[in-house]
Amino acid sequence: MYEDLDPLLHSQLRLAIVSMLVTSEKIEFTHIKEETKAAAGNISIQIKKLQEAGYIDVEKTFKNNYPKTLLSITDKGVKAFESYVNNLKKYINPK
Amino acid sequence: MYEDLDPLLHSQLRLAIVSMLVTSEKIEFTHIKEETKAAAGNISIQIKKLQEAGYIDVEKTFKNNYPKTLLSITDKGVKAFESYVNNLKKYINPK
DNA sequence: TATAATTGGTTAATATTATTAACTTGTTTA
DNA sequence: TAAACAAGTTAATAATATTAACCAATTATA
Repeated sequence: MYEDLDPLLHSQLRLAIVSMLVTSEKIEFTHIKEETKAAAGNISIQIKKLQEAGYIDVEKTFKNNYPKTLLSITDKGVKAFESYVNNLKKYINPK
Repeated sequence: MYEDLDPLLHSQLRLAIVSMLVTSEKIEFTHIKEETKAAAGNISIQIKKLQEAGYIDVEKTFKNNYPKTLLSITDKGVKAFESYVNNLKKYINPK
């Protein structure tokens, strides 16, 4: 009944990051910072975890001479997100 | 946009406990143990946290000479759950 | 009728996670 | 050229969750 919730996604900040990524091609690190209000260090670490899990791809480039980190979600990430949402629904639509 | 998720509810086990409670009058400790497969100690601690937050009431009685712990959700707990679910939806129905 | 096993938990210790604070590398501004 | 800023990273710390050991009482068992 209460399936386990993927701990990689059951984290407010990582869930927000993945949530943003599932509906857009690529997102910049700085954009995530603005949307989530989280500290850069925290974001950096959560991105690394998502990357290590193969849920997202990280691409480093430059924009106006400044480093720029672009994120995109992988197929594996999309599937993990969908599965997480399905499991979660049993918790939040109880009975 | 991405509202903070009440950390008291954003925990798999506590969420399962509250999820069970929102649809029933009272639930036994042992029932929660069976449904969630969690260890008794873990449940005990999470119950205490929910109780300290005023989200649930805990009633200790006896059944067949054995101790029995009955849980029920408070108004505050119901409201917290509803608010949590509303906030969470923005994460899991992205765009 | 001791004693071993079970019920129904609690608490202290530990492991895991998340968050922050300090640092780095390079860039622009004064 | 020194100070401030951009865009991060990493090491240290704080917060959480989980387990392992314990306790008190009850029931089964040899």
